[in-house]
Amino acid sequence: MLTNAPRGTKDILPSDVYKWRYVEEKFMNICGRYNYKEIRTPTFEHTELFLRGVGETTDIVNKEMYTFEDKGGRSITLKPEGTAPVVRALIENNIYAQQQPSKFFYAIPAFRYEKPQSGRQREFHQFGVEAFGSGDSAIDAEVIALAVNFLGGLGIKGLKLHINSVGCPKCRNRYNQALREYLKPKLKDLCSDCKVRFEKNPMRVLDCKIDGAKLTDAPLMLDYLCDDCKAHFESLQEYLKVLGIDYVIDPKIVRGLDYYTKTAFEIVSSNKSSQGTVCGGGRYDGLVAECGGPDIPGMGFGLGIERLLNVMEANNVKIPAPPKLGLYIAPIGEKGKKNAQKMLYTLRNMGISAESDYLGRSIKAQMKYANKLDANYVIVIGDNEIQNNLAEVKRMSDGSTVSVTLDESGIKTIKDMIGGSTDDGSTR
RNA sequence: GUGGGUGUAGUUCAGUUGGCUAGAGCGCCAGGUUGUGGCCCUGGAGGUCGUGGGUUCGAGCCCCACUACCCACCCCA
Repeated sequence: MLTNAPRGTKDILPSDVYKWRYVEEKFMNICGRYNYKEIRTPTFEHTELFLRGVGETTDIVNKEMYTFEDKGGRSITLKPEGTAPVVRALIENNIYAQQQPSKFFYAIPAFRYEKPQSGRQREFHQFGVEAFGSGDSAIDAEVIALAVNFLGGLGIKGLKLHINSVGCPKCRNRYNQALREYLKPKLKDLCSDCKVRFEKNPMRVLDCKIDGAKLTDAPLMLDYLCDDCKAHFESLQEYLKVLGIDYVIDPKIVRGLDYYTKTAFEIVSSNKSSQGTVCGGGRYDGLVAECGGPDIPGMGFGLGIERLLNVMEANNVKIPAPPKLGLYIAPIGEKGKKNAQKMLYTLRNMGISAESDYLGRSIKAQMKYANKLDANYVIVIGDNEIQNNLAEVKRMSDGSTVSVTLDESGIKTIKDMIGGSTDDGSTR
């Protein structure tokens, strides 16, 4: 226990962190281009926000929330998704009173008490985007385009965009009624899961792996859309066509959160059998009002970062390696060490990434070490060098060396040689 | 919540029908000329064989329980 991370959580080690940084940066860049602004919300919220915002009939609320009572007796929940907190922030800070639309993006950890498996953890991470204040289907297309664009820009192939419309409360009720009537006589032959689905969310019955196949003549939501929803769905498709974004209509997309209206979409990976959904989202026109705000519409998505990284791995997408170490300073003896420490400090201040010995290794061991560290250059500083005020800087790639003095001008030479310092102080 | 699989050095794995000090590759450390890496060679450290019971003269190998991880279902990112 002591030495195990809690079930369903994972350390992200230095050997992987650069991949996270890479996709985070890409995501932030593209959000900037689409004029979405970053928002950061708390890691935990009042439980009632999710009860209301996610929906009391959902699996998330019913069995997956990390809920606890804090010392003040408040019921607190680690956020299981990103939309409800943003909606809360929108309302609390009166952002809806400013010019619209309000467009946000975020990168968050999310928590769901589930049994972990491939592509599913208890703490996972997602990118998200939310656009409030416009019911225009062009915003739906923009949000979808952002996701498609982002994933495409990473060089991932084999992703498919699935879209659907789940209607509005009016037409969905009409549809659910029709569907229940259709299912009712068949109910006794359906699996036990479907009997539950019949009550909770009959649309899911159509997607059942056991029963779905024998229900081919079931009524479809798309045939029950009201005029408004129908027009919205059609114009969304027109926009997608204008943008040249391929899609398939998938009437089975239901989405697990109660708040979705009209547009629902998923981006799924074809090379992954389960947990292939990398990104899922849709429109939620009733949510802000449901949470106690004004009646304004919204549209957004969540994109699983772990799943994204998995898909990238499967696609052999190459991620630029982190910068190499600029210089390794190998001291010999006590005087050498003092000199080395001083040089380290100076060069680091000049923006060079540098490392030295702290284990008293032999010179040979230090060279091996420098090689392991993948250092671009090595300089040895011992009694000889100090006495002569002259040292060799060795380029590890080809073994060539350059003599430098150990004074200020020598340091300057080293700096210029290694050059190319970046903001984080390392070199490429 | 349901079902399946796995658990041997840091790591990837071997360990024959249960039988003598539990092995290998990689990694790590140290040597192979006195102060210079990558290749090669040599040596070394490192394992309560997931945990606890049981069967047996004897268990890493068999049985039970627990636990952890992996995978699938449900559902979702």
